[in-house]
Amino acid sequence: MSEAGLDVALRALPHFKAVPADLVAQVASMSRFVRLDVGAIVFREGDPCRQFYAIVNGAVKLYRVSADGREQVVHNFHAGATFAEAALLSFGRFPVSAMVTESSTVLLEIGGERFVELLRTDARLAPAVIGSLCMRLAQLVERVDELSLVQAGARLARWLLRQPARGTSEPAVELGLAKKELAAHLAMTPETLSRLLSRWESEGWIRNERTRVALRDGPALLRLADGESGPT
Amino acid sequence: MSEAGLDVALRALPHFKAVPADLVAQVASMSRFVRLDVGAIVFREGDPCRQFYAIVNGAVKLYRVSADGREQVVHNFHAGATFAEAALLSFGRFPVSAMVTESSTVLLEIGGERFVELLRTDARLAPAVIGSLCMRLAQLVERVDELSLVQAGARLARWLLRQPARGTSEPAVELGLAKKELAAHLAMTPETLSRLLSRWESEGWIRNERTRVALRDGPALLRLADGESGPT
DNA sequence: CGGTGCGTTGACATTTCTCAACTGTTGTGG
DNA sequence: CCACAACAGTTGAGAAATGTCAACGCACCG
Repeated sequence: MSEAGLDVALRALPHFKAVPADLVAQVASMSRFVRLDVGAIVFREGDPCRQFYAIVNGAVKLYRVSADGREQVVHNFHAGATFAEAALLSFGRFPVSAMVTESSTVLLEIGGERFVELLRTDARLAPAVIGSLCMRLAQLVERVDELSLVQAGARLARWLLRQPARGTSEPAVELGLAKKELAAHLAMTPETLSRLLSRWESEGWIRNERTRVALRDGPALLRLADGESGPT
Repeated sequence: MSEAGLDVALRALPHFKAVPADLVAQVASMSRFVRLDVGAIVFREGDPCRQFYAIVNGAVKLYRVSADGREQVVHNFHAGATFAEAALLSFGRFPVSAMVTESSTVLLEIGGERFVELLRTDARLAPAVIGSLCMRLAQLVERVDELSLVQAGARLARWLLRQPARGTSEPAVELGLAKKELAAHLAMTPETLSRLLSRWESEGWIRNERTRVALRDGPALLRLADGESGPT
């Protein structure tokens, strides 16, 4: 029963869709479910890494804590994503910490040594791993590109435009994280984020709600996003 | 003769060190040398991707051009690095443009379709690809972490401390790129970079030369990197 | 030897941060 | 169900950092 569940969970991951059934079964045999609540630490920066993870349900953030105690979020992951493969496959230690950010989050913990062994012997597993790494790479390139914009407004506009938006007449972006965290993600203070949203709302570009932002004037946001880009 | 040269060049790449000789030979048979000068475009954002590259000698920058024509450098690569694997393996198009930044740069162009085919059939090739992707991932995480620092001085100090430094009594960092480009890399203007270096030099933290920066007071730089407020 | 562009410096404008007070929401325990 | 604590979010005022514009010196390259 548990085995079957693992199988199903693995198949639900985008990068395991194309992996043959017998391989999925083998990976399932080296995996187990982990249920965690908000605030639970999955692993800490510097810990030795003997497994990697997939998110069945919920969300996890990867972050670092600097010398003076402030926390910088490197990445937010949601259902379907895998993480810490790179730590397992190349570094042996986690380069960041991971914390659960949604209640009743369910992870899939995939055993390391046997997975590495399987990867070394069966070429059919590599595409799944490579695909997931490439996806992560692309996201990080976007992030770098975004953070390189000097003006805070440009970073915010660009982030908003990149999010999946619901509704055609007035597309709205579900923030999915606290504004405080969004501010950190965009390398600005909560105050400036709040002020930007207020100003844009009074200009009629957006509508600012608690957990979502309605985009009322796409062209205006586009202008903000690249009208004021970085140097060189 | 050309074949032998390709073999040697491939072996010189960090991630191909552990690949068996017969595999290297196969990869060599689908590769060719390309010599380019400063300013040459290797490929453009959006172009279809049918090969990836390794740098035998020289340097290449990956960059994007925003709507208003300004250019943002995403990554700088030097000898030994490979790039565009992700574009080849997962996306089919280049997500960024690439330009040569050193004279008489020599690239290795590795044919795409046959390489993908080889990757699919021979499990011994995957570690080289995965290793290189993981390395890139780690670099980008560092970059995100760095760019997330709000203060320009903190970004600079952190970058300096992360560079390989020569000399024990007075470690010195070879910049390896124009200060203008470094400023862009750190998401600040050339003027602020210049002012920061001048101020730190007058404080005695560093010595500022044309192409290198000597680190005279590591602890002070560490304090700056952790977000302490600037001097005086 | 003159041009071209990088690097520096100065004066000034602007953005953004900091600090502080206040509001609203959420969740908890009585 | 209400009071209250805790915390996210907002707003204001002032300070600091950083960008902009402009001028100049200096190196490198033809």
